[in-house]
Amino acid sequence: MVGMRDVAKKAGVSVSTVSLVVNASGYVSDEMRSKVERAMRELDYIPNELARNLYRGRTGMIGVIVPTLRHPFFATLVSALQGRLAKHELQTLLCSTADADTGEAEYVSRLRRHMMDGIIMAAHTDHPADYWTSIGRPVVAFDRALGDTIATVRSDHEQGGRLVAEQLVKSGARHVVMVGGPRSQFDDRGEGATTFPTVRYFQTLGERLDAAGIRHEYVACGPVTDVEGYARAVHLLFDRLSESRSGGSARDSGVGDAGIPPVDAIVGSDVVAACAVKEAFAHGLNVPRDVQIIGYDGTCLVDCAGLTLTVIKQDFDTIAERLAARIVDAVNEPEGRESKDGEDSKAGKESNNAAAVDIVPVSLRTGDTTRPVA
Amino acid sequence: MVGMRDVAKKAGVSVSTVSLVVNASGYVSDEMRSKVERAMRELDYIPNELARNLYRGRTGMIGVIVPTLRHPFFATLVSALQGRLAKHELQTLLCSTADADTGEAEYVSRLRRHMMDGIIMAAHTDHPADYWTSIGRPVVAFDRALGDTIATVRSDHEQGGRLVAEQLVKSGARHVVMVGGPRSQFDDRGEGATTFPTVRYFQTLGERLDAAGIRHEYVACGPVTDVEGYARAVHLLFDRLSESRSGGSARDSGVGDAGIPPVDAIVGSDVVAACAVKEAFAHGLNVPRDVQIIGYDGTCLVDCAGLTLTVIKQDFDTIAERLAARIVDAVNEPEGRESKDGEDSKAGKESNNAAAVDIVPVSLRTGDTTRPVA
DNA sequence: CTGAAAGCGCTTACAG
DNA sequence: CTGAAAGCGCTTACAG
Repeated sequence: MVGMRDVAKKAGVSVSTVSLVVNASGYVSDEMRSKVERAMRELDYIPNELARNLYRGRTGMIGVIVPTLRHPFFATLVSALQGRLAKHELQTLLCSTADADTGEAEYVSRLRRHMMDGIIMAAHTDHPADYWTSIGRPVVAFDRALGDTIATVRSDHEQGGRLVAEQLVKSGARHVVMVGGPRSQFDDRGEGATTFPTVRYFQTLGERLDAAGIRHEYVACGPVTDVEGYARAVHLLFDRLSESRSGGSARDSGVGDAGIPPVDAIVGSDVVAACAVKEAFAHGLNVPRDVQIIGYDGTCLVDCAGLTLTVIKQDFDTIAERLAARIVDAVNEPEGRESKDGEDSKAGKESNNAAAVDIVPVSLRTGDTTRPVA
Repeated sequence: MVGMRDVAKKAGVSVSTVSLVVNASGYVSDEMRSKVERAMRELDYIPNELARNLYRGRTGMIGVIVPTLRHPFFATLVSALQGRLAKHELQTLLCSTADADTGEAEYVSRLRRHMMDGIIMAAHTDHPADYWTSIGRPVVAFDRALGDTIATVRSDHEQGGRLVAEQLVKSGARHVVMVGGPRSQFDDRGEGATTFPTVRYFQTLGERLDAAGIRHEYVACGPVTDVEGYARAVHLLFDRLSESRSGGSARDSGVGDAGIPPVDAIVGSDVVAACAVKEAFAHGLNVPRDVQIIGYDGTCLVDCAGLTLTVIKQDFDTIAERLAARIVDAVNEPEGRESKDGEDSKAGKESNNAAAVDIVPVSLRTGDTTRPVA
């Protein structure tokens, strides 16, 4: 392997000079420069980034922790992130907690060992907030609270809930089923700082529907990593629905068993919505007349489902932009206060470092799975 | 930052000894070991991987070049790859040529500068084979030929073509439309070593349909990166089809204008198939009675489309396994023959290094978009 | 079994 | 403007 030393020798200069030329830094006479450049060319010299990394204490890589790329939501997110990070000269290190059976702890360990410069955390974690805050290296959270020194970027899920509620109310929905992850997600741990993002959506939506007197219920699926599990869950749901419909005699009266109006709206992620369209067709239901369907995320499934989906779109580009900006901040920060001065730093901690929360607006994109509203 | 030196000082030993303990290599007396371990614990010592990287000349990262993660095919592929690479202690560096506007040359440059140990190339490239073979660092190709020193792993697309042809013939198809990428993909450059994988599929399928006397045509879309472009193309296709259907009087006679049987089968990627299901519904066509639809890949879209898709499944796990094995081989290879001895190495090149081509079987998964066959 | 030394390939003060 | 030196933090022969 040809190194700087070889170039220096060939050009008859010192390695320092070669370094200056390679980095276009400092002052080098034109004569020296051209001598060095020629030598580099002749030897086909390529700088070894490993050495720079060691010196600078940087790798230029950001780990992006997601459950799995198999879910279109995370694929879209990572795609946007990679583009944004690249603008900051940062590479994207894919850190999946489900695709490889590697827990986030492994990735955090790598962060500690300087195999990456920072982590963007977009997967569920069972670790408590102080695990994350005590890492002492750059971490930024997507869509979850990881402790009050760690910046968060998230979509405005409350707004999402309001937008969907508005659509459902105005279109005359009477019985809504929300399909989401395991019910345990709603568990309020300590200060209500659940790490599950979608919960805010369902909660807001539920409140609004209550206010409008619209019946609603929640159906729990498996974890987000199990895409096929969603398909199965939605399948079962429709089997149940169609039983209750046919059981109650009066389909067109709009009232099923025991005076309960039949389910006429399904909301959930894009995956849920896409599966719901399929199942509705399979059960001979007309979408949106018999049942409205509203997805959440705005992934490629919007166009690939049986009907163009009405969805809440998360603004992936803006989210990625903010996440990238935050991690760049964190990486460049002096990040002192970890070393010996543990005692006195604790004092100012609370007051000092209440990390920012960026909330990115969402939008409703109307497709063919909802009825028009006035 | 606490380094080995600090640990050594605290433990009253040399850095060499600390190193031996950290790496569990060589012989260290129990006494020394425990002294060192205690010091490490008390100082919360964490080894810095950057230094190791420099010494070893390795980063433990493999760049995976794909066009975009937004296409479910590549998301699935990368997901599988990440899992496999992790088993070899390798991290996955996401290298997208479309999501960031970074050409593959940039990633190759990074490979040269030792920012990664190897590259798995799964995106289209305009660079000729000798560009790739002259890199002199580990590269493995997915689904394309990159020159005869570079190992390739690909699905058996010819088998895919045969399986689909069989399905279509047996189910009585009469007029098949294949929807794929730009027609330029079929250009035969030099030795027929096109870098576009799907071409083999369409070609084999076309030949078989010809042999069976089944009419077929090819509709070209934009590049694979433009997922929405596929949706538009399929939309236009159906508009055209339904015109010709309604134009020709005799829909049920099965013969349209000018005695041409109406299109009764659409084949393409999963994305194409999913869109086709949607459009078929929108145009009042019954799937699979009026038109059969067959996808290719076997991504999550199989379950998310309007009907469960009949598809050719690529075996992502096996593909990932082979790719990982090949890149590990390439990274560990002595990889001599690049340096000064250019002249005499050329002699034995052809005979020596005809790199392997792993061909992974595909399978037909029958869904609800095709008619049953005997 | 342990330590002093050289070195991975580059960068940056610091003298000249 | 250029060069000799020290150093990034670790690893591995090589003497003891």
